[in-house]
Amino acid sequence: MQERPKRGGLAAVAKAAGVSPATVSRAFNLPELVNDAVRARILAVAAEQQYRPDPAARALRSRRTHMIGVALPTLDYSIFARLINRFQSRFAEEGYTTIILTTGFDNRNIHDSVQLLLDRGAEAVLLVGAVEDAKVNEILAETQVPFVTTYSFPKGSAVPAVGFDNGEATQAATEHLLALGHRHFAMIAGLTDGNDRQRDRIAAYRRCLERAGATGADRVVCHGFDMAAGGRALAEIMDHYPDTTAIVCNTDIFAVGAYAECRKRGIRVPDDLSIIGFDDAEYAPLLDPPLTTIAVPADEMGLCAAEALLAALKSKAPPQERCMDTTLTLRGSTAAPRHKS
Amino acid sequence: MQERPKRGGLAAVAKAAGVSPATVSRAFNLPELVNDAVRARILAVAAEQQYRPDPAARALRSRRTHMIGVALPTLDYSIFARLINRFQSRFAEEGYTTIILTTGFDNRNIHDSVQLLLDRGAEAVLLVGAVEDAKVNEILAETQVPFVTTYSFPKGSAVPAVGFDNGEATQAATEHLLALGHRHFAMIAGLTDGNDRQRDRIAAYRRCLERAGATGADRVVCHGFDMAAGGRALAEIMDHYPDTTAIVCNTDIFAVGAYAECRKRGIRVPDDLSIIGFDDAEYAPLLDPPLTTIAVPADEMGLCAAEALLAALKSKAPPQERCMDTTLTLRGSTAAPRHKS
DNA sequence: CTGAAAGCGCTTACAG
DNA sequence: CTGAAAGCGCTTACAG
Repeated sequence: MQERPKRGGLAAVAKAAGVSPATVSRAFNLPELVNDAVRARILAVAAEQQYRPDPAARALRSRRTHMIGVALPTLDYSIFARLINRFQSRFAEEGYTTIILTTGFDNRNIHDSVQLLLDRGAEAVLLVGAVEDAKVNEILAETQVPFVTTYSFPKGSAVPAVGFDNGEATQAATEHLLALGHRHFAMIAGLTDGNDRQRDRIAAYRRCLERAGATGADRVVCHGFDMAAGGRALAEIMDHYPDTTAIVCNTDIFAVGAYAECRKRGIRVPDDLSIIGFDDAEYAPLLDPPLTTIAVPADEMGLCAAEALLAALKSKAPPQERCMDTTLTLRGSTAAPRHKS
Repeated sequence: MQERPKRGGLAAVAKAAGVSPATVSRAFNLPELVNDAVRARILAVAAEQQYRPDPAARALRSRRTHMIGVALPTLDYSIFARLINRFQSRFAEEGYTTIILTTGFDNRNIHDSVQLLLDRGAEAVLLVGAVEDAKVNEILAETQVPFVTTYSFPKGSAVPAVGFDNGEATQAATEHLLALGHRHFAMIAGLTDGNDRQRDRIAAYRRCLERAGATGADRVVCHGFDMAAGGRALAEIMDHYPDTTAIVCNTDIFAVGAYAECRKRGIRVPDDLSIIGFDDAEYAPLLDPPLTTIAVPADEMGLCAAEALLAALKSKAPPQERCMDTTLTLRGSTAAPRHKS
């Protein structure tokens, strides 16, 4: 007959090991307080019984849930998936479980999501972009839970950031095109409502063009957040501003749609039109032509955001901010304009 | 002075409403047992105090965590992200929180992930593909927790499936190419270790070719699971089997890499080489040429898997299986071969 | 329809 | 280094 170890709670382990429940608890949570031999015996019994501490009981008594909350725009952007992967695995190493909520791109209405994360017991929270929901700022002021935001680096925000300067990134892209000789620009952007990344990129784009006296500061087009939106935006741009020779896309996702629309219209990239992306998605170097884009340190941000929150959890101090660099990655989709105007 | 509502537990609500804690609990969880007027009063007080039930206490006492576990190969495949999005939002409607773990594509070693989900209190679990980990099957036999697997439809599995027949899907793709007149095939596949989807697709591909007397049953190449792997696989295929005119990719992700490698080599799609994908990713119709692929009902599977688990949770019966259809979606990347051999 | 009482499975002062 | 006791915040028989 197969001797299957019987499962039981901490009390069962205590009894079998001939110690008190308190000692079993300590053997796991405060091992340095327990005699080595006793501890070894407890661990052996626990393993034999396949003892699993009940997270609910542990959380109730210790007031620590070991849960981390994340509110993301979407999991459908692989750049966020990568970031979260790193973030989550770092926390997993420390015994934390991550719960993820998707909220869309508008940060003016993330209150319910944040509240839900907190209601579920999140001990720390990761957000994306500047918080623009007054109700969330109220929560922030009242709670001890450390928050970090990523993917942007808002000045003077209530939420510490582990991100990068979106304006600087777009500036590098726009100046690259300017340096190539482009004078007629357009931008394919996402919605700016409750989205500081988009606003920062648009503002930087406009600033560069105005400083250079180039055309296109007002040619900022948005048709949504997916690939098809990029195609529709390209269509609108070429219909309204056929003199455009350079397009700044606020994500590589838009660039994919834009490429397809160019093909449909017989527009050659980069001969007729230079296109630049954002994020350096996996497919960026594989497009035809390979996409010039801005490489964003997604893995590093995920890891670093986790470290910042972990440290805050230990020290009870606010999380440490960190501003990372992006890299303008030149590939084949940008070139000097053929016809100077 | 701003009158801020003071937070408190259930006991505080009970006192303020002049009822017992039990009645407050019932007002939320068993409303039909509480007098309407009393209940209204309790709800008003609770709202004023911003009462939030403690999930740990609730879980400990009721033995219900309201957590659902998911173990996925990766979040980086947008098809899984979509599936999980739907799955999660359906459960959220019912007050459940979803916790997601990524495990890679090899199902022979998911035991630790599944155990972790269970240890965290998952009341139901979603998996991808056939379970090939004996230790997981042991867990399955011992636990009452309902499991569902998705994305494949294994026969006689211990885990009920809400998925589709991968062999049938690949058969449709291969027969399409055969009907166009192709005789020399290759397949770009993922690793088959612990991955029934890959094995089913490869088997179907081979069966079709053998039945038709076409070449390529042994030309199944794998270089990993990302886009670059698709490119390397294409290179290997064309280096070793230059007569190949048709390639079946086991994900659109491989097709992106294959397209890029074709361009590099001056191979024209579909004139020189027909390529067919799997999954119908967002970019499939936007590639050049648009990718013929197999559309998979990701949203529907996510929703349906959630429903199956929800029903199982209520009825205590095993989850209901469901086999869905895929759709061979013809676009521009497949055509008759130029040179019959 | 409501309340008093017990208890879910742990952790943590407190005492030794 | 260890144990006895209390208690985290709820829910749930049980009794009325």
